[in-house]
Amino acid sequence: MLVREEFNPEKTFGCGQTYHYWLDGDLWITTLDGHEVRVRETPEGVEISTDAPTKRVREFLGLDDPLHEIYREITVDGLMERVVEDCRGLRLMRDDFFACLISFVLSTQSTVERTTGLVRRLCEAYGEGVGEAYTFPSPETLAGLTEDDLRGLGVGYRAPYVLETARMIVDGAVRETDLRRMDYREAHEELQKLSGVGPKVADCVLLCSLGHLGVVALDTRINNVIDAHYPELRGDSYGETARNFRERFGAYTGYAQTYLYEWWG
DNA sequence: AGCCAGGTAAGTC
DNA sequence: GACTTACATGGC
Repeated sequence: MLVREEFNPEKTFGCGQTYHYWLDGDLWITTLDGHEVRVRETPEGVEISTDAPTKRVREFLGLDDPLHEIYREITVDGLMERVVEDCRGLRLMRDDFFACLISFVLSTQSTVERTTGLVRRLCEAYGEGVGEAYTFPSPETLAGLTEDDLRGLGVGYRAPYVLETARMIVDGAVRETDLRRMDYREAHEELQKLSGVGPKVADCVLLCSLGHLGVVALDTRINNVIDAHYPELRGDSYGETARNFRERFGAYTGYAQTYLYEWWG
């Protein structure tokens, strides 16, 4: 049993880092390696029930991240004090690589709410039922679909990107195992070989699945935060602004970014 | 009706 | 490289 200040499931699942979950009142349900994972918040605290190995679950939910040290590092000013207070207990997950990758390809020019619904329909249509949840469809399954299958779910113009990226993963054109041993710069480039993956989506995958906690993903909302509160960090390009942002917030820039994103919304 | 939403790809200079 | 435009869909 965890207290909310140590692990806040509403913020952790709802902040736009994962799209693969079902919410039923105070119960969040997802899957991990084919096991159902149930997270319930009660007045006494947060309960996690699953058959998945404890170690994997802790990694998945970011429960071993040193939250107090992270708060010391990212609280660089008065604004961040308020932001941390607002989001206390939000942890960065290590989401499934393929689920994370496809989810963020689907998230472009959309909203967190719409993307969550889209991923949910995708899982219910092409994943496997596990308890009350569904697994994210496998690369092989997605690669075997047609554009019309995907457009029928509301994927829109991203349909060919999803198919092409799924096929590249099946073919091994880009491999998760390779990405995991690359440094940030190399992995960021490698990910952009995939269809529908530019600098922002690549950063989201590095941050939300591959455990690069020092990364910032510059989307419209973070750019709004920068313009409103950190204009001195604005550079001439995506890469330059991201570097400035990382220099300001340090090794746990990803936490600062996610907290600012959640706070601003 | 028009604009915006966790951007990217393809075309142009 | 920097700049422009098209791209589905849904909510406001």
